[in-house]
Amino acid sequence: MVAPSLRARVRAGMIEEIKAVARRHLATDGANLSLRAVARDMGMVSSAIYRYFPSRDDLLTALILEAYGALGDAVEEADAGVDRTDLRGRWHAVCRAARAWALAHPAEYALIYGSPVPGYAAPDDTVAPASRPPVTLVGILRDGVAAGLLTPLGEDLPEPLRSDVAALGALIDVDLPPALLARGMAGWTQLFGLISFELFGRINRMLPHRDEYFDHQTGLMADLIGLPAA
Amino acid sequence: MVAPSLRARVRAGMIEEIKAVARRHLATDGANLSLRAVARDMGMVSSAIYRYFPSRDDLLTALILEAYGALGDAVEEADAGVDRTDLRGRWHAVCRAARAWALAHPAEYALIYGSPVPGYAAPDDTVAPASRPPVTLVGILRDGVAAGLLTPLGEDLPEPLRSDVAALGALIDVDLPPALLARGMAGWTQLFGLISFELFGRINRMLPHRDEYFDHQTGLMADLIGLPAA
DNA sequence: ATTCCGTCAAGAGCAGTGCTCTCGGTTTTG
DNA sequence: CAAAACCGAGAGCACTGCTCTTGACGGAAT
Repeated sequence: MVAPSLRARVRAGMIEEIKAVARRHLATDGANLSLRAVARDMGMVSSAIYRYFPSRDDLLTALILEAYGALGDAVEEADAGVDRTDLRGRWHAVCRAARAWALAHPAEYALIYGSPVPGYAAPDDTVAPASRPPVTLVGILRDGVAAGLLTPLGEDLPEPLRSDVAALGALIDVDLPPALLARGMAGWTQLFGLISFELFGRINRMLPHRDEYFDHQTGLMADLIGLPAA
Repeated sequence: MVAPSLRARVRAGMIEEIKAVARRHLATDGANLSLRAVARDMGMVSSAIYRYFPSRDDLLTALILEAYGALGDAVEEADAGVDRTDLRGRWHAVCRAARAWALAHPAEYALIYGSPVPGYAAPDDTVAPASRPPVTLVGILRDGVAAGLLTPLGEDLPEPLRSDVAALGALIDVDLPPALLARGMAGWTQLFGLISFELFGRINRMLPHRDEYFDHQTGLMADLIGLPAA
């Protein structure tokens, strides 16, 4: 491990500073990030930014990757903080952590889970970090079945669907009955919908006690999955 | 009813044509709609558009209202096409209609359910048409309870939440047990999440049989609500 | 120690955007 | 028929992402 040259170090610092300023602009001005504005804030000229990011989309990609990482960290940390056998507690902890992160970083959440930017195509590097929250969720089910705390119902899936869900389970390396995995994915879908509605929607402006509503809704999905109370 | 003047009629036609061209641009270029581009497509100069729409946001608002209306029509028409007592059939019909409309008009769906444009604030005119799909969904529950086909469980909601949900029910004029209404809203949230994942997400690219997956997931929510089969 | 090459910030410039204003010409209205 | 309203075109402003060129600086090899 040779020490990086001074040039490389100031360059890395520059990249970090650009990302930080861009993140700040993202929080205030939303997704239409202006390279020139970022450059102005750093006392630079717009063209200088291109020494560090070849295009605006590349800057956005860097921010997207960071956002995925931050959300994944928050979710996994919340899961790790609960007793492994408390399946329902883990479920609620993960859901609350995802919601809390989204409410704290609405612009970054919109960046990764909102409608995609038209011209922008997400590179393949994003699919792995993007799957961390759902993988954490179904991990709770996997642990529950392995520990005998969660007995999947005897239901099974009709055939075209069963293979698809089974293949998806094999992809993320969780060995669950497809029917149970499908219920877990329903919970993940519901969690995404809940957070998005709270952030983007104007529907539930009528629900002042959002924490209680959120917990109840995620609890419903825990019921659907069959998670036992602690 | 006096006949509108010729000028008023060509003006109305002009507005419609602008919206049509804008919708076409929306389908190809996404949400970043260019006034100048639609003006070019109409053989006009960009400033002429401002005779019909005071700003770009007003054009977007018009398109948003149209999209809400089209989705609401599709959903309500699908619901009306099923025997009133077939609760589960109506549920599936409404869900499928919403998904079909979204798949047929992805850009317009993104416009109304995607992440909001930063500077843009949706006017209050949008909340009524926006609530038509969820109102249709909980209308199925209302009809079911009224007809004695759907017997709500004995569950009740804890107090801060019960009042909120009850108030929401009063707002949309459906008299349902709050616990059941909450389950209906869970179904609506899930439906939105399902469609958004299919449209925006890159997660379930692994599920080739999307129709079957969609029906199964919405069926799970019908189970959660307690909708009986026909 | 000097040359040399890669890196850097800056500036000019291009094509595009939303939007405002003014200028003539047309149509409707009083 | 005249006045008022409306309409399209054009110029212009401030802004955007991005490219290209220029000149200065620094580390490294000769």
